[in-house]
Amino acid sequence: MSKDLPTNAKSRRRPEQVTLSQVAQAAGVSPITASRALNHPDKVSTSTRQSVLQSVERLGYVPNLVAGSLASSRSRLIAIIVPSLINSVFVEIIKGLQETLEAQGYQILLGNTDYDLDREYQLVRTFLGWSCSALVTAGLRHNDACRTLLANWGHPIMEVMELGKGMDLNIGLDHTAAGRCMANHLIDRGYQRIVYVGARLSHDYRAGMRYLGHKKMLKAKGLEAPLLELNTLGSLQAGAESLAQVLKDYPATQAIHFANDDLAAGALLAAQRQGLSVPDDIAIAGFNGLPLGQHITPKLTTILSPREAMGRLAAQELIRRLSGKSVYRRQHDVGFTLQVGEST
Amino acid sequence: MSKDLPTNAKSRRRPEQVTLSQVAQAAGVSPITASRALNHPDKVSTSTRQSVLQSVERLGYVPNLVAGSLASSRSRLIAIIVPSLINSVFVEIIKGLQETLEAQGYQILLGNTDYDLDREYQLVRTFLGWSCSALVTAGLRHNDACRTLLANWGHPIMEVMELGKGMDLNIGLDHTAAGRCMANHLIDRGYQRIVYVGARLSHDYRAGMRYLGHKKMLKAKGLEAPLLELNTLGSLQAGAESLAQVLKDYPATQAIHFANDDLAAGALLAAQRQGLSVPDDIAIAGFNGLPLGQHITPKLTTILSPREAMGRLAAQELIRRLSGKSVYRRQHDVGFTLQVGEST
DNA sequence: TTGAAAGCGCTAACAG
DNA sequence: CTGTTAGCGCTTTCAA
Repeated sequence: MSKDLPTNAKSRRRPEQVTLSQVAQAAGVSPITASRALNHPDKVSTSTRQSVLQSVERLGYVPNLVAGSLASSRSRLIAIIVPSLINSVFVEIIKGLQETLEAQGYQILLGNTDYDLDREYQLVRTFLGWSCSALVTAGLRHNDACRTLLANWGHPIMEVMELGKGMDLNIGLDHTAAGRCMANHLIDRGYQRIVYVGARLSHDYRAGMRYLGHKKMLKAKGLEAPLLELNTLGSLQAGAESLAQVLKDYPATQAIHFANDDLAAGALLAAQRQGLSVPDDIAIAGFNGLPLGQHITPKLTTILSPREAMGRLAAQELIRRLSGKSVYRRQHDVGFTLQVGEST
Repeated sequence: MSKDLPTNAKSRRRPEQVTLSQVAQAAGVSPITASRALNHPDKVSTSTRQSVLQSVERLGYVPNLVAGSLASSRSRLIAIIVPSLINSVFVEIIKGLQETLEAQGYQILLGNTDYDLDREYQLVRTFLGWSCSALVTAGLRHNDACRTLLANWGHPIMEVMELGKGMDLNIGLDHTAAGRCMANHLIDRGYQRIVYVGARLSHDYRAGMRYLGHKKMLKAKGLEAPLLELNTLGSLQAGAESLAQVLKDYPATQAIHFANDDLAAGALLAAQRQGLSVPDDIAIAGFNGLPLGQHITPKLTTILSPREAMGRLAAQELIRRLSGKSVYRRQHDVGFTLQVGEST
């Protein structure tokens, strides 16, 4: 009886699972050689490699990545933590990441915090337990426990979405500047009574930062900067409802600066249904640059953010870091573009 | 020197990593008792449990899930494989799954096949290597290698989206019936010259199944069932462009049955821009029941599918199975609802 | 309720 | 280029 195929009573082996040792035995080599043939093909002779691969095929061997990760303390797992999957913005970032990472043989562990920093901490703990190769998280805000945990982690951490003092790598855009930019555009267009509408700004604090920029710009011009904060999540429906609210609370409003395109498009379509002319009766602006905004009439004025590109770039930087290259930038400003439509 | 803290030269331990043994030692118990205190709290005395938890806290212990999974061959990892992340339909299913699974302490390994069955096979192989507790995959089509691999896997497999002869568990709806239903509605409305427009039906074969139902219904009424297949993915833009194409290829068309709401909404908005009246000049119908359809004017006639609910139900059935309950149904028909708008 | 011993399947380290 | 040895950190099995 071979030592590779224990039969003693205490064995806990899954009976059906084909192991690397079996493959090695079938190929007439040692387990470590079989391991090399699969993971470092160049460190093994061609003939050895081929006979190992043949045995793999014949036996239907599926590598046990759990065992491999434990032994090597590397996992090719990348944790991605987002605050929401409803918001298409995060999905697009995931898409950009996923596309690039999967092509390089990394797998994605996905977590959703629902905008809860304690939940984020729990997810981070779990993901560290999986020996992830890197962690991607949306935003720069974390609780203390989370920061402590990550402080000495030793693997790349990528914080995406907004720009600032990150823990490690950081890719995003300046939301305050974006808010300022749109406010400036509205003022330029001649609007003076401008309301900002956002949804749950304590959660979606990046929308809050845009409001801050907006407010600063308006104050600088001697204008008031009223804010309507909705208690629901951003959606077409919420946008439609907010329009009525704004017109009730601030009847003289000339323009509404929405925190995102969903809200803005919802309001725009609602305005149309009510026979209001956009932008003559009310001007509407959004943020994100969703395709929808360019298909409705009038076209939505918005700020385009390169979300998928942000995900791709984040993935590229991570891969560069993970492959030991030291030539990388700690921070990337992906910028934004004011897209002037016909709604302002 | 304790045997739990080896100092010999061959040790491969990560110096900083706190292990369960260290926690156990600090708490004055054996490693296995510490393990039980964390994973089976009821199998340990209250005082032991508390002192272990205290040591965990004090030392900042983070369980190594890789080691735990190897030892127990259980991982609390659920693999989700979808063909696309652009299509919001899959994202909503992921959301439903994620919400339910994460609440039960499962983590999600996400894979994207890009509608490629060979890629799916690779992903499945990788995920099996992670000792996933279960696998969720979109659709019933897989290649032979994939089927072989999964045939004796021994863990729950959930195939979502369409209904049919699944490998294990199956949740979805009857797409052929949905296509028939919408065709029937259009005929009822008095339309006779109806074009079906889909995007890449060999990839999005569920849209192809809906076309089949559509065609059958039309043929049964003695009507032709012309098909326009687009080479791009479904999007507002593609929908807008397809409208012109249909009007060119089939000038007498009275109604267009689109494979999904993105295409339909794109066409509807394009029609408006061109001054075409919907449904008088051209009727438009979609599939999915996206919110957008209910916010444009005229409201889009569509078929509502319960996508998030499908994800949630799938997760619930999986959890039921994983917790050893035998009371579960192999197949769930989540149905669909014809939502008659003003666009037909 | 607790512990001792023995692995889970793989790879790092070192030697040849 | 290949093999030997010894773990990775945890949980199973069995015994007390």
